[in-house]
Amino acid sequence: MARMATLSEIARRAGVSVSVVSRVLNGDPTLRTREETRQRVLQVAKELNYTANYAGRALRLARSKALALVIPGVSSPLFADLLAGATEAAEAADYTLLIGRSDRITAGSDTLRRLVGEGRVDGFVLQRADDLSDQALESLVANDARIVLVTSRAPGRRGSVILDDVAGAGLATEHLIGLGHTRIGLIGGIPSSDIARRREQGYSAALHNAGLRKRESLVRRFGYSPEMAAMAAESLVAADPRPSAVVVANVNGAIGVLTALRRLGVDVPGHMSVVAYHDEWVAEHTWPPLTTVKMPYYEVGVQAVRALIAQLAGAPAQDIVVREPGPLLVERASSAPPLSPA
Amino acid sequence: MARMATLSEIARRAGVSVSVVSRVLNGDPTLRTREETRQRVLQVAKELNYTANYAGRALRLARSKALALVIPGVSSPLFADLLAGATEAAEAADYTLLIGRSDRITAGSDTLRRLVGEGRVDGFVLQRADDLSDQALESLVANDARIVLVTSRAPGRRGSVILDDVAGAGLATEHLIGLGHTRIGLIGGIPSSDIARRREQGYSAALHNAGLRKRESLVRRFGYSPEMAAMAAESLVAADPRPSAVVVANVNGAIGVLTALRRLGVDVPGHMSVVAYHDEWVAEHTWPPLTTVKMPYYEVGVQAVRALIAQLAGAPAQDIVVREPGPLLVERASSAPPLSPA
DNA sequence: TTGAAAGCGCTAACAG
DNA sequence: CTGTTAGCGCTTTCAA
Repeated sequence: MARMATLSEIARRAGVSVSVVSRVLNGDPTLRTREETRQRVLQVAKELNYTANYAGRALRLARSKALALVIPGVSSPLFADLLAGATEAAEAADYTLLIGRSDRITAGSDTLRRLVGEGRVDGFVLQRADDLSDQALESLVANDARIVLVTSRAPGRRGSVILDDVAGAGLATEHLIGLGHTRIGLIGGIPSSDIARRREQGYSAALHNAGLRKRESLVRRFGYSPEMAAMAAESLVAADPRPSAVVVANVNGAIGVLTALRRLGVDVPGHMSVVAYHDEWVAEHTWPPLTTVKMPYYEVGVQAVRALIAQLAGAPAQDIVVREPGPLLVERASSAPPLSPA
Repeated sequence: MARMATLSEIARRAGVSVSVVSRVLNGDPTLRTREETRQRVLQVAKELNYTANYAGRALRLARSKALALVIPGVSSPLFADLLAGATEAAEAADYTLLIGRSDRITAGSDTLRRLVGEGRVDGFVLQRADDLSDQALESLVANDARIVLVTSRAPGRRGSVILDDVAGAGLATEHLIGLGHTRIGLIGGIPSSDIARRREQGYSAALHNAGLRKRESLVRRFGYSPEMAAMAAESLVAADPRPSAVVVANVNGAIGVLTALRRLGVDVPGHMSVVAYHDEWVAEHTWPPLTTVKMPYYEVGVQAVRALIAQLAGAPAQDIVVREPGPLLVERASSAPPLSPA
């Protein structure tokens, strides 16, 4: 692939000026040109395999037409849907989507500033790592309007697109209630996270609606990693009374829970039912296969990109909750009625 | 974050010309400047929080100082290491690394050409999807020097960085041989893939070295997805004689194999031992936990980026095999001596 | 030791 | 209907 053709090259070959070429190629509606000229330009452009040089355009327009999606642990299967949605929406709007990792983004780092400072991207969609505090986030993004947060709410006036965590965690809990469980535990995220708080809220509400009491002794808030969730599970097994079922606020955590319960000889679902928040392909292959609640991550990706583009165009920041499609219960073998009805 | 400062702004405030600023900021060694001036420029730049506008520089230099890493299924945990290595190496060389997906890249698509055609990236590291043929690849990248393939060899003269698949698959096989197995099956990739061929070669060589016969009846070549590998496992269980152990040429496939064997009531490792090529965190949480061979993916990422940068600088394309660190056997519970010694 | 100026490829305002 | 031109921010040659 040799050097790419430039506008002036096309202009020369087509016997017109660069401005005509530019306007034809960009479909400028105010341009009144002879159809014949237009065709000739198009023809030459195709022959030369023309692609607009991005730097020239970016420099001129002072925007790059690129967006960054920055997430912790890019490689989690959980993000596949989010990514797909964002890619789709970006392409539809003729933006290029870059992917970055937020796990190494800490308060001190200026990776984000630099990305937009250098003009590489016009704005970004950010999913913060669970342990990134509001303060740290604030100092990172300052008053930049060119950002929308996903899954987590932002402090201050700034765009965000989140899942309906209350409904999702509620559905998981209701499923267990429907099976006849009354002592239902929660293995949740760390308390400082707004995500964790909403999921717990959904859990609490479901219990309440069913006339069940929420017991603080059945709630653990260690975090979403398999290791932390495993610890939480061990601790719940030792609780008195011991729960007959547990909702784990994250799939990866639930996988750790399964491992811990097996090690302790607690039969799933016989002695303990497990339902996880979020669905991913491994859930199908754990033992036993995990019952999960699938959340509309794809849609979050789509909406986030759209919201960001809208913000770039001057629209005010919005806080969006994705409710369509709703949470979906994926029943597998890790949940069943309690052995001895409570 | 307001508009970023420009060179001329700094020049004005520091009372010098833009060219001095540019050269000071870029540490031009040929520049002989009064230390005082230098300091003043640096000072002002810091105050204004200067970041070089990337489009201006790219336009001038005709290179973007950005590289793309294009892989199928960005969200596979398998790629986490590769990604980390590539990121590291790119940062070290002062390049920005963009991440793209290759799953939607087919022969017809011109995503790659466009990426470099537009000047967004100077070159890319590509991991092709397993089913992308040499021909399709060829038509995609033509004779472009701005590309390095990873894990797979390239047709023609083009850079590549691959794992030592022969050694890795060999180690997995030797482990089983060491446990006393003699009827060892292989669940491999599709035959058209060079990766699959090398892994099979490692398997064959290990058998041979141990004085064991390779039986075609114990080899399946359906592909690496959990579903395909599960089918292969079912077929192997029906084989006569049935293998007492199996090497699965990919972790994700191995997870599918475990599921299939459980469904068939074949005890692992009692009736069948399973060893997987590649290690990833879920391997720790399957049932039983998977014995795996961990390959130096991180190093592949590092080397690929370095090779690409070298190629961009005019070095001839190289074909590299990463042998350091070597394949590492991670013993978990899915492998054990055969119940009845063969 | 420093400055002036050209030009990378593009768009858009303005002039024919 | 089409062409000329300025200028986005940067690097670099050449001149002072």
